[in-house]
Amino acid sequence: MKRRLNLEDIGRRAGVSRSTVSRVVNADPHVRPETKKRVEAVIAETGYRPHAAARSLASNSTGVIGLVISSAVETLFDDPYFGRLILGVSGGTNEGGMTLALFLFGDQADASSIISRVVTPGLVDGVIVTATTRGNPLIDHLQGTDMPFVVVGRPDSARSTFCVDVDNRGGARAAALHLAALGRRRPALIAAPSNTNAGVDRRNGFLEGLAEAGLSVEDRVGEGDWSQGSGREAMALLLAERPDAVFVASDRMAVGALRAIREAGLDCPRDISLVSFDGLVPPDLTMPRLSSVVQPVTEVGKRAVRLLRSVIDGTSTTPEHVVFPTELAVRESCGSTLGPAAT
Amino acid sequence: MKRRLNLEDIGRRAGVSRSTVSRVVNADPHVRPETKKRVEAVIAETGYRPHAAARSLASNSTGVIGLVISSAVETLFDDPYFGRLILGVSGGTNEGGMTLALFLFGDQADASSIISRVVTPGLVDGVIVTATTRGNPLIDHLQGTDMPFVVVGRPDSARSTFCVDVDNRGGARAAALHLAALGRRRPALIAAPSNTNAGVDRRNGFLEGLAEAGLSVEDRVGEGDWSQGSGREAMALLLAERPDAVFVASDRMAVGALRAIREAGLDCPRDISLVSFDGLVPPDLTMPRLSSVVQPVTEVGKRAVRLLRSVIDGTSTTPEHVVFPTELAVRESCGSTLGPAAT
DNA sequence: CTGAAAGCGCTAACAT
DNA sequence: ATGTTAGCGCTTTCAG
Repeated sequence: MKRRLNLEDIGRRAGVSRSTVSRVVNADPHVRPETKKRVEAVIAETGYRPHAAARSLASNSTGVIGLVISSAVETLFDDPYFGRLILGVSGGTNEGGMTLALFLFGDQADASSIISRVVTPGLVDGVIVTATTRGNPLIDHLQGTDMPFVVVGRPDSARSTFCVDVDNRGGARAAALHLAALGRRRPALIAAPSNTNAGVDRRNGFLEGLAEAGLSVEDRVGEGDWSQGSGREAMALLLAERPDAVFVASDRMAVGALRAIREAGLDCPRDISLVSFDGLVPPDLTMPRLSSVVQPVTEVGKRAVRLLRSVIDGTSTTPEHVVFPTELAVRESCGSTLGPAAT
Repeated sequence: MKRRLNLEDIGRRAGVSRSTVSRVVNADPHVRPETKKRVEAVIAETGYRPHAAARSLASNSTGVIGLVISSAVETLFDDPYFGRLILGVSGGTNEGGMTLALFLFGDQADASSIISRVVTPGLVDGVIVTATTRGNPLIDHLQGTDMPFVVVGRPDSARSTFCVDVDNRGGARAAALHLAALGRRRPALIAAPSNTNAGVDRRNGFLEGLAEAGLSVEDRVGEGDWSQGSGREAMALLLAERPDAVFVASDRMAVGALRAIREAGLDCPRDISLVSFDGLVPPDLTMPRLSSVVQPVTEVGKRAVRLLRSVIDGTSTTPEHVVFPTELAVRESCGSTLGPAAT
């Protein structure tokens, strides 16, 4: 087992000191071009790569950022949201030459071990945490440490956190206005869990939009748990109220709602106009294609990485909230090919 | 900015040396119980956590394993496969108290930078590589290094690699036999890309099963690229051959095929009996529910981690191939509620 | 059972 | 522009 090459070895072979090699490795400009050439040649021919842990220890920076997702893990990827978020974050870390550590946890056993792992010094430079359900213990915990973090989604209390979110409220409001503009008069709502901020924001936004249009949901309100099955059940129940339109707070639940509508022998969009939220399922997945409020999840992920980096390097110091706009994509399920209602 | 606590500090407060603290942190049995108590108390009250990088450097082991997925990244999560794999691997690392580094790359720019990042010493203890397309350059590269790795899927040449795969061939064969047993006589095939080993294995298995049943696909063969759209197009084309059954090499493509069948005014399963491969989409996603050959992706991921750990610690030394069985789940799309045909 | 001491490979002052 | 030196915080012989 031959020993791994280190800076000293490279230096010896190139006839320079360890520091000089370090400088060329780190692209320090204070190296004479020819020296640099020589060192680079040795590095190339030996296939030398600096040792990440040693570097982290000495520089106090690991170049890895953590992404923490707490959710019912088994069903995590049934919803396209998290995959997209991971994609965005991965894109963000790649473009910064950083590496991504993914922490997924569901059950409590995982939770406590991951929480402590996440704050281990010398492991990650900072973390991105998803604010799925309200009262996320990890966020509280993080506030007490000096680990830089940004939250994706709206944290419970806006104070003292960096976060990037989408305009859930505005998007849901636009959905309401669109449905109203279509002439629907008995709108229903299948909300997302009210223990999530995205859930309450979307609900409030929808009700707000309805009110502006002089409409109301009355008893036509259901709530799902993000799953397709829950959307189906909620819709099946709602059918008794004979709604002529429904806003479903996620694509995934909307797929279930669509199924319930068809199983009841009704037609979407003719009998019920449907608008969902997310814009993440491929349109061709469903018949009819879903009209939905699309949120730029991948951008959110990328942006979260940038924000986190600025927090880490001290560029950003005062809590900053970035909010991405959402946009209604009108397809088939709402029964209109018109653009969204003017706001 | 107060300095971070280290072993020395804890030792001082507990009246022992740095080494002793290290021993209790690492659960070394050679510590007198009361000493241990005392040290643990100090650790608890100070909230001390060992520095990961320092530990990695000294012990030459990072406790992180890498998962490398090369694929058209944008569409990565459209297929449920990768999400499930990540879930499995994450479960595996969690249960070992390790952390997961995720390397996703699509374009070439990412590729070369990630390839070199992956083999950086002191970053990960080993990596799991997905063998998506044949001739994966990363695998070749890894062979030349001393970085432990295991591949998920069947590598091009079985020689000298550890891998975990599923019985693609056997599963596809079972699908063929089932379709034949149902009395279908004009089977068609929508294959997965022939530049992937899973693709060729499934194709061969299906043809093999057909042959055993005295059937053949003749010209009824299409090939998709794993995407739903490609499944739809392939099916649309195949319809001209009037097949009465079709085996689609992935769930995702099957959803597209279903759409094409419906758009042609035909009924599945009445006119065309369909069996797909994967078993990953929630049954209720489609109407009819997909009958498909299910592969235990999550288990595969978990197992890959265990296998990798054993190669890292030297327990496994001779190339080992673990193959998980696949199983036909009969639902609605094949038009039968019978069990799979006897083999 | 515990302590002392020697690194692990690198970065970052500081000198020259 | 380059070399010297002192750590970063931990593990790990080796003594005792």
